[in-house]
Amino acid sequence: MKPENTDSPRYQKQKLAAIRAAASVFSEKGYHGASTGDIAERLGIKQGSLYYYFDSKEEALEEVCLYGLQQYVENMDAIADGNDPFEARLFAIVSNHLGSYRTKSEALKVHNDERLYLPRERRRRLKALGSRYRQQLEAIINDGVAAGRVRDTIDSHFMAQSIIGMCNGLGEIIVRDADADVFDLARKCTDLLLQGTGPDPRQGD
Amino acid sequence: MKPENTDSPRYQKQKLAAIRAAASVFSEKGYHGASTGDIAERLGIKQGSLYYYFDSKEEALEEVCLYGLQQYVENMDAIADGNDPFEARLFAIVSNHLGSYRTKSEALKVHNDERLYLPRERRRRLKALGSRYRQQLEAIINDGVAAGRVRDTIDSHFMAQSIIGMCNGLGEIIVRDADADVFDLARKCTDLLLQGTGPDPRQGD
DNA sequence: TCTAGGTTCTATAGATCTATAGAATTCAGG
DNA sequence: CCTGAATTCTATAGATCTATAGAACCTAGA
Repeated sequence: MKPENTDSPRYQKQKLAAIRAAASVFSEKGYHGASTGDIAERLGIKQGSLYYYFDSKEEALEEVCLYGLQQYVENMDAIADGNDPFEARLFAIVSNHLGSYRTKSEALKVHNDERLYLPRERRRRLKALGSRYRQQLEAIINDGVAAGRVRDTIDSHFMAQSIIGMCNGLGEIIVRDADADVFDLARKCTDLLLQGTGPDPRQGD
Repeated sequence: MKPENTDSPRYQKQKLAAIRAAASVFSEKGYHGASTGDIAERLGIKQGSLYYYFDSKEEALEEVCLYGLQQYVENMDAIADGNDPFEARLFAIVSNHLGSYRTKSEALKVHNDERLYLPRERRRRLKALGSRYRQQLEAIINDGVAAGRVRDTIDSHFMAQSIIGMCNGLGEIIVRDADADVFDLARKCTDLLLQGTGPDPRQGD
């Protein structure tokens, strides 16, 4: 039977648990490799009962991706709205990205790796969130150029993709190694992006 | 029927075609999302006939991953064995990585995204190749530090992961946009890694 | 042309897996 | 404790998908 009143606290709570269970299973086995039975088992209910919370396996994937992306994008909104100098914003961006890998690693990984298996229509909302994120990132880079904090030979599209890729790569360290220090990684990453590998030009630091 | 003489040129040729077809289908639909029927269809034979070339779907995945990694790792061997200065080696590493996305994008993408679905035993050879790659990359970074070309505050493990992540991120541009200039991207990427985003410290460049 | 071996095809057993329907159970409010 | 509604369970239809067996077809060399 389908639920009538999806607003009840009990339903909401169990639905959130279902999304988390799906995130966990999808991140482990991949969307196609995971079965609805796996998800139900992790949640502690039977396979058929899962359809009380999702209309289809596909919808479950969509909700997991949205769940993973939401906070991540909202944090970027806050960073973009703020007035911090470029360097501080970059650190905040990297921290947000890496921090999300710690707190919501599974759902975010699912978004990164599995969202392409969603049909066009279901991907629309995700795409909107993703584009918003990317545009704000590029705008921040362009602001940095305008303020003279970033070389004007830097292409913001290329740069945005580089930052995202680097953070995703470092995300693997965070996911693999539970002891990895996210703050320290974010600092190193920001330093590398700002100064590169070259020896510090300020002699005798 | 299983083949008796796998050395004949005809068999070898069709087997290579089978690996390429599998790479193409796996990269598009993912390992679990792709069926052996899909692979056979792309190759122009019937589903059952595919088992003349692979013992199992799993073996097909293993061969695709190996196919994607081989050249990539061999090129790194050559770079590590050479005597070029750090900056030139870094450019070569990035070029090799990004170039592989153009020439063998499908098999390399499959290795990146799907190899974890292989059981332990089958992953061994892949792991060996991957570790070799990573160790050589870290050694090159450490050489750079020793030669004074790289700040000694740079952690080579962190740095290696950053480079790989960044290249994988840029790989998406290359795969998505057939017109993207790999050489130009490699140059920008190397510049960013070497100098960072900061304004050129050499005034009036 | 004939033949033997190499390659592909057809057909299918057996094991999934998704989604649905209706029964059974649990829970909250009176 | 009773009752109606919310939640979960059982059972299953129908659609996959992998891997195998043996027949059919093709090709190269004598």
